[in-house]
Amino acid sequence: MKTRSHQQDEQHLTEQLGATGLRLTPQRQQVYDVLLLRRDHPTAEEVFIRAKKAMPEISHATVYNCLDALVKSGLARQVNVERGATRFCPNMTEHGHFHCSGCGTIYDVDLPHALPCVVVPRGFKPLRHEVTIHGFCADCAKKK
Amino acid sequence: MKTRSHQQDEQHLTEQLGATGLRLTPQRQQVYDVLLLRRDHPTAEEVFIRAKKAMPEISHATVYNCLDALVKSGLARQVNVERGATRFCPNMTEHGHFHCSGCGTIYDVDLPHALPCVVVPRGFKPLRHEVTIHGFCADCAKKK
DNA sequence: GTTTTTATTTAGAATTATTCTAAATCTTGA
DNA sequence: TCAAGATTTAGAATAATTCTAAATAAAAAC
Repeated sequence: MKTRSHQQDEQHLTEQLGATGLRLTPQRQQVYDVLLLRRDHPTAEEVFIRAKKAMPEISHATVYNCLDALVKSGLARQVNVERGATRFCPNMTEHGHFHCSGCGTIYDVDLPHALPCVVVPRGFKPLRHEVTIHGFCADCAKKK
Repeated sequence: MKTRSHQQDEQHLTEQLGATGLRLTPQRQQVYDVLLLRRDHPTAEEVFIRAKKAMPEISHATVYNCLDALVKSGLARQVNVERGATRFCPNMTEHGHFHCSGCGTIYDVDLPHALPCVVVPRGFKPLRHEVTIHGFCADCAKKK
């Protein structure tokens, strides 16, 4: 495991955010620290509560903004496909979903021989899986 | 594409629900019909609106209940990992998530050589992907 | 075939999650 | 220093989901 000095860390953050046209701010730093400190996939609300301890004036909206910024610049992942309402699909055959970051549409896609060998920890009982590709659909890719 | 007669359809529904200890009701039938009719990954709210046209007295809570029933019995998939709050993860290395249906915890899991060849439609631009395995963690598997 | 039990549905309230708004603050660069 | 733009804040607004208690329907037991 490669570790980074605090300074390298900060530079990494600045670069990644910068590449997306965003700034490194104390709040974004703080939210990122929260994610790194306990890697337990917290919700935005949990992040808010933890960040508040070190930075009591931080607001709800800022945490959402910071999480967005981190996700957009590739510093964190959103475990759900998208925020907001959950979507449903009656197609139970082996297939994945393509989520267009432009228009939000979800398309079914083929998964020829995916997931041949996922290793789950001892004693875990996997039942089913879900694969989502994020990117841009043809229309949205053209528009950019 | 295999098609089913209405009767076969109903029997299939009854069986799948029954195996999970649930009944086939007109509302569940209706919600399932909505999902089959337009396979556009609707939200629960959209399902509610569409179901209401054929069954005006159907309620919000029932649609959620029906969707849960369909998902639990393997007749539909929930495109998001879970309902409710979105979760975040700072681990940007290639890995997947294991979501325990018992306790709700999300674990990082290895993905040795997953997704070798996902075919996306012409013109689509894939950027990243997300793999989630659903099942029971060791603790929850033991308890059952 | 009633009665009892259990599951399901309903309307609407309550809660939770997310987004929006307008004002204040901070940064950057002319 | 000043102007422009980005970011943060508190709190309101909206959206998504869950809960509650009463009513209904179905299945099981008598």
